[in-house]
Amino acid sequence: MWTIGVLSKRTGCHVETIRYYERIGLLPSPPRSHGGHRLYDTDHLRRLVFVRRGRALGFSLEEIRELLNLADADGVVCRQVRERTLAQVSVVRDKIAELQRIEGTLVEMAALCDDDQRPDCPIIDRLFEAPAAAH
Amino acid sequence: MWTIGVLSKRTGCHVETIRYYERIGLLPSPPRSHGGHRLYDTDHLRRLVFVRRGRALGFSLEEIRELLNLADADGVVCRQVRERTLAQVSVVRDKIAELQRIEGTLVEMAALCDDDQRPDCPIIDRLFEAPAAAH
DNA sequence: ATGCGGCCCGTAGCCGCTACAGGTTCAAGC
DNA sequence: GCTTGAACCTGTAGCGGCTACGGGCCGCAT
Repeated sequence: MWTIGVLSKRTGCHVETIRYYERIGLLPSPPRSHGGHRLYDTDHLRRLVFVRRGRALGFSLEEIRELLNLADADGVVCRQVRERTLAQVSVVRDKIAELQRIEGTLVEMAALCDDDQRPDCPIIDRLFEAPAAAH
Repeated sequence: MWTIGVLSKRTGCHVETIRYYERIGLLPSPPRSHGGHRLYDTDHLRRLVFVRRGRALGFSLEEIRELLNLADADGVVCRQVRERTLAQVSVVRDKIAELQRIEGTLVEMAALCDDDQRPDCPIIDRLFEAPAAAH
């Protein structure tokens, strides 16, 4: 059994964040020591690793909660998990495409500027004059 | 002179967001009608377009505030603007790289799952067992 | 027994909005 | 001129996902 500080070091997750996850019901409340300190075991560790891994893959805490429910459920859920994973792939791909569009615009704007000490900055002009990009 | 609703439609920026920008000092307080309604002109429009365009390019409101200061300043600032633009390019590129890493992991995980109705889901297992990805 | 680092709880703050509630103004139609 | 009702006003609270306090307790080493 480990204290929260040990769990924090083993997962790279801040102590406050672990307590936050518990508060919002994402992690179960662990047993406590005589004096009230949280004591964790390997199951808690596994679950926290799951959450952190899900976060690192761009899932929201709500999505992770659902994935954990699926993981806890009996029966066949593999197909559902796969669907969610593929849905997340498309979310991530959309974000990439959007960022690439942004990158292109920025590079293009930077190229307008010939680095001379000119009084009117074409980048600034562009920001003022271009239409507000679609959301 | 336009009301806030008209400005909202012309920029695609929600009314509440325009008021929020004013509250945090990103947009100047416009003159008011007899009854207290905000009245905007083309300068306000230009400035709001600038803010929205900056946001669409991934700048934070603080960065946009600084860009506006540069834009308002007299003298030669083109080089600084260019530097900030290029810095933003590298931020965006980093985000893209990170998302591509995530995409790869997700696709790889989805491929583990052969879509059969199997009781143990390899994706779930992977989420539990893989080390927490580095932040 | 005393120090001190780790833990406890609760609350408030961060960003960039968004969504109320409860009231006032304005312009169009009759 | 009067009545709608949409648009506006202010202020405050909420979202997600943490992070950072403040003020106090626990537990282990000396």
